[in-house]
Amino acid sequence: MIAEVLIEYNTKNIDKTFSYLIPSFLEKELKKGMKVKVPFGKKLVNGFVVDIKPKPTDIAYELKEIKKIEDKFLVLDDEMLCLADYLSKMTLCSRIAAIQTMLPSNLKVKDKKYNLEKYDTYVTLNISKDKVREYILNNKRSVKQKEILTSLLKEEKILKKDLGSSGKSLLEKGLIKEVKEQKYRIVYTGEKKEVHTLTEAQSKAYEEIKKYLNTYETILLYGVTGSGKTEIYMTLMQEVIKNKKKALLLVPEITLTTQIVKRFYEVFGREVAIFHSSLSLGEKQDEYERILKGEVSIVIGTRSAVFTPIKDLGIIIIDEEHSENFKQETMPRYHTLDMAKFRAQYNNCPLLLGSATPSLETMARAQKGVYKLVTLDKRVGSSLLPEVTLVDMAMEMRKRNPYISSLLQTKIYDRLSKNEQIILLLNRRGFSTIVTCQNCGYTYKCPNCDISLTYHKSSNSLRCHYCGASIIKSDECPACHEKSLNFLGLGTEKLETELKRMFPIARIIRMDVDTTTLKGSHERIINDFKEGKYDILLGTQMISKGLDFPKVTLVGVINADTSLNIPDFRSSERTFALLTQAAGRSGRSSTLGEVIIQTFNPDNFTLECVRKQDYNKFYNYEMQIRKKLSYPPYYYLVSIRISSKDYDKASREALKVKNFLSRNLEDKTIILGPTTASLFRVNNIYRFQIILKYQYDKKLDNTLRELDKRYVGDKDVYLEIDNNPLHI
DNA sequence: AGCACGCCGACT
DNA sequence: GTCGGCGTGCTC
Repeated sequence: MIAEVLIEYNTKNIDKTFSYLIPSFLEKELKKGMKVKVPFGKKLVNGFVVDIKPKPTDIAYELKEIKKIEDKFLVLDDEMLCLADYLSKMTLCSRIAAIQTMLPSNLKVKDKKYNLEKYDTYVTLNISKDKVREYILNNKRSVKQKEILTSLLKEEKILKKDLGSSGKSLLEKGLIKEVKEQKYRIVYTGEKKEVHTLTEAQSKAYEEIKKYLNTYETILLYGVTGSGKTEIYMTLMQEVIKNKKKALLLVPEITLTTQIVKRFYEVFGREVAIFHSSLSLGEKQDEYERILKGEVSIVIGTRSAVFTPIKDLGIIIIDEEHSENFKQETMPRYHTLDMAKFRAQYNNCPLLLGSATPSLETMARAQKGVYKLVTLDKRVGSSLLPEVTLVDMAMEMRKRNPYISSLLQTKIYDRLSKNEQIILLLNRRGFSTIVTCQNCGYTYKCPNCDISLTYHKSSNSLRCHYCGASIIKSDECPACHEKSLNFLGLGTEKLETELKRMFPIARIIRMDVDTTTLKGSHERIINDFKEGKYDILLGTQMISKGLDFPKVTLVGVINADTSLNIPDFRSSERTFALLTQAAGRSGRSSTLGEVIIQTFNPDNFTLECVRKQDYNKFYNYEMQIRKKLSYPPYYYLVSIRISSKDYDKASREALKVKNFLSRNLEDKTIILGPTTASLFRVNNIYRFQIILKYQYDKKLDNTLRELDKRYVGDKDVYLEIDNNPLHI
């Protein structure tokens, strides 16, 4: 038999297997999916065995032998190997790169040789219990030693470090011996609690989903904020575990979900493993190993957890399905949803997507019947959806209230006096520079594409990243003719100072990138706020997600326009989701919550939908726009980026790529560009972009693969393909 | 990725 | 005449 091995070098021109002989001393041990060391050229390299098969008779060259097995416990099962193939196909990365992204960093194929397993040393008796009793009776001195032996008669093992010097002499005498036991870093020892009894609405939803256990089906659980989706997840998991199967829960960002993780620990205890990128190497190793050994029934984690080798899946759940964190934005640009679908299909189990603001793609599929739709339209208990008010900031500007409108001011005073809490959301500006009129709120939009134009300083012009249209920026606003065109932007820091000035008695805490760099600072801020150490929580996007603060009765959105104006066809969708989620933080207990949204565009349709808390209305409207402009979910997108240090070269190659595509794709596929990419020059590398819009194109896969191959090994021009990009 | 082989320019 | 530039191609 021979082994087919993928070599650790991640280059596409070596993206194939190499055959190796299996030496007799490894014949029994070697399994498909193991990491091995093999001679390759002049060097010894690592690789993964992806197949073991009989030796073909017609090999023209001498085969070399596998040197050794690198990790005895690490075996990628069939599902994982298939998933790797699927990942490489979807994202056009090499197969070894796919395997690499699936593994936690310490198990990756590189030659890092540190041992991350942690051990505790215990001591146990080395002689029979009778002999120990005899020894204790006969020995008059060494009280401490006798104590140790007595407790060992009862306890079986004791931590060595608790013993001191008496332990040492007992060891020397051979009465006790050392035993090493692996120790896991993350061990939950808190008390156990039950799942809350489901409300009528929840159990109805639960029963509906339960029908699909043991089938491959994608189900959208569309439940308003505060409708208690987590409890449904837990009940489903209990059912799955009862059937001897396992569950995978994927969440957008675990640091913000500590409350949820805690709930799962309370209910499922050590059955739970958590997995996300900010675990330390050792913690990751431990959790991965527990999963691999089948010691856990539930894995909770961020997108990378979709690759954890949990076996016998009975359900996969993606919570906050609309979150863009589920798409990886670095080189294998995979979407967690695709990977989860693959695994659900492989395990013949349901994939449950939960959200209060599903992505249009997901809702469209649910509407079409491709996904099953389960709805929860009431909040748990007596709490109602909050009341939302829009405030016209153009009016406030005239009243010289540039940051906090008089209405919001009044409401804040009111809450402070009642000792209730307030969350203020400051939408950070997008990465692009948008020009807005400070007087009337006008923003330049592209006449062709209906998205905001981006300012380019070098040419003093405003450009559209989609079609390339360009307008010279004037000094005065085209709408109100005031000379008050300005770049948008108000920082959290500035706002904090302002708030302190306005409400000197209020205790304010700020949560943004600057205040959360330290590990655990997220959690600290959230806990402090929850415990009532502060009155006002001021922050960016990160405060909007899944947090549960019962005492918050007012949410203020300082400037809703920033995210609305980002030049991207999804900006309305994002804004709707963000504001709805933020609004959902208000009034989670019995007191009715309120939400104040400040905007320069009070007539904006998206904001109007947020005000009414009407997802369906937003969905229907936005779908029309998507249809008219041929965007997802009506069309799929592919973004192709061509970049080079040499402007002319990049531009020339981009054109070549376009021509190649139009020759090799079906006519009905729309090819846009090349245009300059939204971040046109980064580190002096010029980037051009081509967008494909297609519904179905059977030539697409091959053409893209062919195109990708053409630029393999080109040192001057880089080509990057993003299937279903988030931003274009 | 790494390394060897190979074919043309400037040097003791 | 030789040393060395990095273009090309192969690695089981």
